[in-house]
Amino acid sequence: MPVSQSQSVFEKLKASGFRLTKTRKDLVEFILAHRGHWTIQSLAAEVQEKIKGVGVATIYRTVSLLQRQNFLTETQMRDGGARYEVASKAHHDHFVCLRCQRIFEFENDKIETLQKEVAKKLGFTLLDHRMELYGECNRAGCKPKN
Amino acid sequence: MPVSQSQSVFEKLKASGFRLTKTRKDLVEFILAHRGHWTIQSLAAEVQEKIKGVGVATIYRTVSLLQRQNFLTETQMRDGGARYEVASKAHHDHFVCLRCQRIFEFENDKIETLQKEVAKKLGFTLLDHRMELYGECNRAGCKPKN
DNA sequence: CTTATTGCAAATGCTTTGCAAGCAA
DNA sequence: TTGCTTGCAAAGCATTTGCAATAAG
Repeated sequence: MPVSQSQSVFEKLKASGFRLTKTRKDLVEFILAHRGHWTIQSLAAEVQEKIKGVGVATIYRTVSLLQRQNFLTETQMRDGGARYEVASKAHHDHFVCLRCQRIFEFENDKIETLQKEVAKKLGFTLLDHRMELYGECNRAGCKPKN
Repeated sequence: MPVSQSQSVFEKLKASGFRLTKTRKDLVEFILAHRGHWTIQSLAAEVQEKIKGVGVATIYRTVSLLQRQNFLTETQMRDGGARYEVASKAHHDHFVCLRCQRIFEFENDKIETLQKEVAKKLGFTLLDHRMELYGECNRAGCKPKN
């Protein structure tokens, strides 16, 4: 997310009545520029390196705020840990590499259509869904982390 | 899972070198007879009502044991809590009712086929997957828990 | 001025671990 | 007898909360 977009987030937060403190601005900017699918803990470690004096509580509170305002999306992974990513307009699902732990995004309209069919057939009202594929990505640099 | 099957679990555990204490037998029997998709905590509450003197540590250890031996399946739900269910031969996915919180199972071969196609197209080796549909079940007795 | 926000530390809630006593084999 | 299992309490760990000080509007 380019810097210009964190400006728009600042404006929206301000419009919602939130104050733009220096800490909050720094944090929001850092978080929105943070690519990939990260855990709060990995984020916290990086933040506390780059921005001095920020308490963990504030990091948790800020992530929570951005999530409630729909600027961040939370996904509960199979290992029980939550991952966050900058919210995007386009819906997508995830492929998780069990070797290198990287997460890739994809989308497939046919599956979405079938999900609707399944729900309809069962009489359920479908509001949302989540799908993750697990396997090996076979990409360059795919090595176990540990 | 009928009582006869918990007998088979006892035998397999024994064959793997685990001791069959009274507590473990009681617990395994109770857990395998426990229908639905439960949390460890709800289980612990029920267990400690029915079986006197069982410590939580033992409950956690037993669930973990059954999971490692593939007698239980763990699923991380969207709310961050883990749910357990007796492992079944047949693969299935879950529909979670956002009103009554009940979890229903379903399976759809077409979706499975498409998942394989997606992975293949992306060059990934597909080993496993997880899919959850969220919505309203429209079933009798569908009422919010709180 | 008013009060949202922050950092710190304490508290929380769930899960795991250390340990001595108790049992299965 | 040997050492796996157990219950208890303590320890761990990630996250949340209380609070006084700070700073935005």
